[in-house]
Amino acid sequence: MSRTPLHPTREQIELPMVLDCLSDPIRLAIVYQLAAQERVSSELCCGDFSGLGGKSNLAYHFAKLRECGLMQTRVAGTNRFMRLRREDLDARFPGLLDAVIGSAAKDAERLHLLSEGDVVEAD
Amino acid sequence: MSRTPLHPTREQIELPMVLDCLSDPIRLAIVYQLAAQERVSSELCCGDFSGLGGKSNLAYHFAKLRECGLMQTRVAGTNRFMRLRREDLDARFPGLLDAVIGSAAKDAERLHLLSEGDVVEAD
DNA sequence: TCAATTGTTCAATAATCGTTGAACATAGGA
DNA sequence: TCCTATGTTCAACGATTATTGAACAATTGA
Repeated sequence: MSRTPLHPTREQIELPMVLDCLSDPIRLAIVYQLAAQERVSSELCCGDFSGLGGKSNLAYHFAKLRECGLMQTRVAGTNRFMRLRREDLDARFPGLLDAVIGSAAKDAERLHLLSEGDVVEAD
Repeated sequence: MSRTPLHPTREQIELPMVLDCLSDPIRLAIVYQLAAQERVSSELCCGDFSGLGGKSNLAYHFAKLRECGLMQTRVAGTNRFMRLRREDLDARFPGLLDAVIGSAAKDAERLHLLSEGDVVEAD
């Protein structure tokens, strides 16, 4: 297991890869949940997303989200803490992340996204 | 050949399908070109995109863009005139289209998008 | 009427994608 | 030390995808 997963630099983040990543309902739900969490602690670990699928399937989607630059993973013990790369994304694609998250929020029910109260408590 | 291609209603437009559509470089280039054209005549026909690929491949991407609600096709003689469904998209997903097009513009060279001067003359 | 133009549809291909379960690696606690 | 918990990696699969060329349909103009 690699100790620190690889992440693209800010400049390496590509628009088509980001859009493709966000087009998957599970990955969109992950990003949405991370965005909702930003107001509390900004980080979540893999287990916090267990409502979205099985472990190996989530690991697959986490890898996609890392590779395209949407999120960053920090290893701490047996946990992986993940957060949105908001600064990098806002710098590369101003307004895009907020527009996607806002659009997802409008369709939260249709997209089966978590409701506002479901944020995980800060550690 | 169906006389008038099917389009989803405004409410039927789904965020994941829109993002997936925009994640393909050729389709992103088509949307970008349509957006650049909005200032001039708002409509383009299939032949205006011949720089982006072969006829049958473009027809495939046009169908995708129609099915997800990004653009509308109007049949006129042997031509199909296409335009962005900006009103519907802005109503469903405020700011999304502009954020994507703005992000694409920032990466125009990397994405091999047409330059500002390449708009087709109004008819 | 015949030929040319415009664009779609069809069939086939290779490549990629999402999902699953089993196996593995790592760290922490009894 | 052994057991457990947390995630990742691997191999397999079925499904979808983008691309190509050939065939087709509809309209226009000679």
